[in-house]
Amino acid sequence: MALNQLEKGYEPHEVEKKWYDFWEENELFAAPENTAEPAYSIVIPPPNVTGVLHMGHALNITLQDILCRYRRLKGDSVLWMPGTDHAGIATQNVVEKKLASEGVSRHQLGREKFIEAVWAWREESGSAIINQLKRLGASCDWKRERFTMDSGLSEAVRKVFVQLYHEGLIYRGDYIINWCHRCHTALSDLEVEHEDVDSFLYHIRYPFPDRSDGLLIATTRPETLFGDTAVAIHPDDPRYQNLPVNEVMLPLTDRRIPIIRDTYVGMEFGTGALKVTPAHDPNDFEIGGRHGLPRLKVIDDTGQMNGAAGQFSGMDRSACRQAVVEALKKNGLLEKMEPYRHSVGHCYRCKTIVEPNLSKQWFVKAKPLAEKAIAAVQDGQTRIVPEIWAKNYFDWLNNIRDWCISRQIWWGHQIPAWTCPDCNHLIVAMNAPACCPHCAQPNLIQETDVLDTWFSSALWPFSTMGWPNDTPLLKKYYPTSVLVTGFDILFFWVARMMMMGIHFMNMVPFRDVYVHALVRDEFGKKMSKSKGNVIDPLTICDQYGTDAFRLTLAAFAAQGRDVKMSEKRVEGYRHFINKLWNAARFALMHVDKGYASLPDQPLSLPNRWILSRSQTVTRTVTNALDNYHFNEAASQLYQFVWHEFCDWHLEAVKSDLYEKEGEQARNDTRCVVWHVLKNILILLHPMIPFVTEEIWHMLPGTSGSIMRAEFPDVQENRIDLDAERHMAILIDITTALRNIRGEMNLPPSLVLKCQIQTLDERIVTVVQEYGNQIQNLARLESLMTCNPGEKPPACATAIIENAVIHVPLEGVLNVDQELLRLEKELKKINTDLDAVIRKLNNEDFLGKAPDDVIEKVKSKQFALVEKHAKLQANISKIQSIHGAGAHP
RNA sequence: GGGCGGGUAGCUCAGUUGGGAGAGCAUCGGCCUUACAAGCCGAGGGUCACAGGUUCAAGCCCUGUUCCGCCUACCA
Repeated sequence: MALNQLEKGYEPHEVEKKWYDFWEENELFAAPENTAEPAYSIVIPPPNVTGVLHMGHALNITLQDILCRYRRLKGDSVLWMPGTDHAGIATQNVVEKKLASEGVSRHQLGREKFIEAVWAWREESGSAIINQLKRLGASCDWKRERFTMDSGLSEAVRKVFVQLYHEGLIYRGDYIINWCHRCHTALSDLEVEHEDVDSFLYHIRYPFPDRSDGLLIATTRPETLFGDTAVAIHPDDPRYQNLPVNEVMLPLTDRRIPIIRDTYVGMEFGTGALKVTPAHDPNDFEIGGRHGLPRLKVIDDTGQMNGAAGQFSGMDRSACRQAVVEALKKNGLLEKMEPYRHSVGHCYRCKTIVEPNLSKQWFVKAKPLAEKAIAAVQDGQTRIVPEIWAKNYFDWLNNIRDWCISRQIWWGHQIPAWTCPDCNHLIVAMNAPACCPHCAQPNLIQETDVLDTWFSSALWPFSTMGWPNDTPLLKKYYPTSVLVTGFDILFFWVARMMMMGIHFMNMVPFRDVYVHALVRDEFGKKMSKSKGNVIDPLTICDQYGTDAFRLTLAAFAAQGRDVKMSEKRVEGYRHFINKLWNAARFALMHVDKGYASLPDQPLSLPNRWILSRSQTVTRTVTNALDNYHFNEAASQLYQFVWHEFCDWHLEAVKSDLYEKEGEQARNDTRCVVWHVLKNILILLHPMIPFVTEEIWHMLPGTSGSIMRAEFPDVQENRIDLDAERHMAILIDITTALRNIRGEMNLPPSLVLKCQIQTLDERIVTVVQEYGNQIQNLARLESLMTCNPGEKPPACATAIIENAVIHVPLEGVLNVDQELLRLEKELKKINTDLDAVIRKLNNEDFLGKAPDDVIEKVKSKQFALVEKHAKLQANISKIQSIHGAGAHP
């Protein structure tokens, strides 16, 4: 009956939709708040609302989903908190672009209307990525979905800002920051990507006031010379010990600037003389600070030269560089242009070259927060897995610099700070104050800047659970169990969550941080739109099914390695899904009911064996998932299902199922197949949820969703080493016979006879009791054992441990071929034997190696010697036949 | 400049306290054997980057070399 419902090949599409809807409708993802069961919680790394699902998300989500589904099966109360972040700059860019296509700029709209437009955009397209996550099977508690701009999360942001400000951990000041002219905002150090660029090192002469030679400086940025307020040399530089004057002329201007002495200057680099531009270079800013130099800005916030650049004002900074170089050449002040490769900062959002720029910004004083974040990992409150990433985490936090958190954009959390236009008093508070506490002036002006998106993301583990309110959710699920993320946001996000979590909750935000790899293309290159090597996860799901895709990701998620993705690999796992499907199909042809327990009576060898193996696999998979060894869980199950359950167990019990061994055997085997298949489905469910749910519902004796099933425990009493040894004999004999068939080119239609010479009781037992199965597996018409020495007629032979297998092939035997086969085998044995003998002849080995190792080698030697002798005997025998045949 | 990771079969990679070199894909040969041709059976293929060292024993530990990748850094 069930067979009619099961297609011959597995078709994932409708199945996936059906079960995802079913799970949602039945609220199987919902996190319970008031349960006694242990809590297990994960907060999702919030994807950016402008984002579309890419491979990185797919891997990240799949791993989290595996963990959550696994813990649910284990009986935990699981919270997987979903949501998105508002991605200030990116979202603003997207909406501005959209408006531009309608011929409107945000400035025309004004701030309020613009923000309305962003919200409207979010309503319409912001959930796209959420639906894509669902397509992957993500079992998040969607009813709890959060957004960093929600009112609750915004309140958390304000509270954190205000408290940090009053604790002196947030301050405002004029510093050099990274400025993106295109995004028109400051960026934090982390948001700047450095890239090597081919450029020139310009050697420019700064003459002395009397027009004599002057100093030669070297720079990569001649256009900033208008902002120079000094030239610096090293105080010990012998070349400059006897300068006639202490000033030089700034080229292309009539300004004089001082020569200062500072040990920062490298005597070996360039000419040993450095132009100092405090308003456009972080180092020069510091030098300027030490020497009290003026800070002269020459590039405005749009990237154009300002009035201070004289004749060049109004020019774009890059055009100005060309123009300045030309002008210097004309004036004979450009001494040399040396090709030079150096690293230049680019905006991580739009790739524009960032400008170090003097600006008034808000900063988080990071050091005190970082110290606690370091300690928490050092003393094990939070564990970073794999451990290798802890070092990166420490390095960054140990050298942390203050975090520039203000952004000159409109979309984001507006900084809760107000200034009084009358007395200039600054007020930082949760809500807008009615009037100035200093002078009572009522019309206060709010800071127009918004906060870095990562500032709100840093609160994610507790703000999503309702903080600053004391909610049941926080009680039950904070700290979270694990954070799963890529190493690319270890600093951006993980370290900052650690700092904020510890500071505001007095508890680390997560017990474990599992850092996974980056997904690259099949050649190991980072996927990017510009390279055109992106593989769209949704296309893969459509083409191969989500389960196959998830299993591929899990199987390649080995710790500490990049995942190189290619469709070919997914294809292989699709075959596995289909294999599982067909194994289930076969099982369902025979199993017509569920079973509460396994039979009491002794079971047959294949049944005892598969139950034993199934325990070991359960243990391995459990350990693997407990330790984030996803690839091991995946490959173990792949191996077990395909190459043990399907290849050997199901094949070996076919005669049972077709009732060739009696009703009892059939019933026992049905029961075992049911149990093993059920366990396989549950073990696989975290990785391949859809197909396992589908089969689960077709399996008699199950009810409800597989999500509500119980993860199997290891039943020690089912581990049966005796059965494993005996089954190994059965497999060895079968394989040896198949090998003969294959190597001798004997067609499957030719049924063989077989005689096994042995004195080994175990082999005799296996052959006597399970001869039928071996006959089926190896296509034999007869199988018997006999004592060594009995000479069968012309036959092919194979040696296994403690036995010689004979296949009489009178009239069929190709003597040359058989001889070749045996000699190949002998060669292999000789190689192994040589190595073993060398070891055993080594006195040091015998004296120093542990006994069990020596024993192992000795028994190996024994087996090899025996095999060798038997092979040799067979070869002589064949040769004699050969001789008899060829030379009568 | 500093740091980290990697180099194992044709390809992609496993290999967890040092003791029999593995998987998937690809290749070759044979099969429509009543679950599965998205399959079954069999086979071939590796100086574990190179050179030293420690050890009875090294893919694994140590040193050096080399190639590739990534992260990070203010030397103009």
